[in-house]
Amino acid sequence: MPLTAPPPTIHRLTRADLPKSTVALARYLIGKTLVHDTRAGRIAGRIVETEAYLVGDAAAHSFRGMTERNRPLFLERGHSYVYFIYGNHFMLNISGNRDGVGEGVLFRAAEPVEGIDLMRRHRAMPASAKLEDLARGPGRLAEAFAIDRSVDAIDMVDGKSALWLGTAVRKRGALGESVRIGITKEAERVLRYYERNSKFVSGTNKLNA
DNA sequence: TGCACGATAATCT
DNA sequence: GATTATCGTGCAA
Repeated sequence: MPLTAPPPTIHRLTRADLPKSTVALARYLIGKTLVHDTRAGRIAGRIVETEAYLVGDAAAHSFRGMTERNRPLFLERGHSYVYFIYGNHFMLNISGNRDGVGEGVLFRAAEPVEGIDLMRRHRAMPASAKLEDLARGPGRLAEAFAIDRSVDAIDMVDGKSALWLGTAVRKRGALGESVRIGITKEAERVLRYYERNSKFVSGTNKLNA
C-alpha cells in the first residue's frame, strides 16, 4: 500500500502577484494551484492548461458588450466567471484586465493534488479511474472542483475566498502554446497555453506537440 | 439558433 | 492507441 503524502503547503496569490495583461495571466497560471475549499474538504490541482479570451476577440463572451451573464469578465483581474454551456457543463474563467475591460482566462485542465477522493465523487468515477481523467477538459475540471453558479463573480485573490489561486506546489515544465480548442470564431489565434509533457492536458497530441 | 463540451462509437494506424 | 464523427442538453442572444 502506498503511503499517503502530507498535503502540500499552498500560499494564496494576491492581486499584486497577477500579471496585468490577460495573455500574461494565462501563461502565468500554468503550474500554479487552483483551490476550492468546500464544506466537504479542500480540492486542489495544478493548473496545466488555459486559454485567453480578449477584447476584440469574436470568440470571447464579452465581444458584444456587457450583459448580465458576462459581467464578471469586466471586473478587475482575479474575479471568477462561471457559465453553463451545452446543457451539461460549467466553465470556470478568471477575469484578466482592468475594471471595465472584458477579458478572461478559461481554466481547461488541472492535475489533481489534494482532495482526489472528492474529485472522484463529484465526477462519479470509481476509485480505479485514472487520475488524468478527473480534470482534463474544462467541463471535467469544473465538475471535479464543484464549480457552479454559486462561485460566479467572486474575488479569487482577496485572501479569504473559498475558491482561490495558490502558489505552485512544484516547478513547472516547459510552456507550450497552440490554437484554442472547440471554437469556430477566431479559431486560428494562438491563445492556448499548457505545460508540455503533462498527461493532464486536453486536446490531441498534435496540438500538444 | 448555435454554443469556450464530453461520452461513446466508428474508423484509422 | 489515436483521431474523427455524432448528438444530447439548457440557456443566452
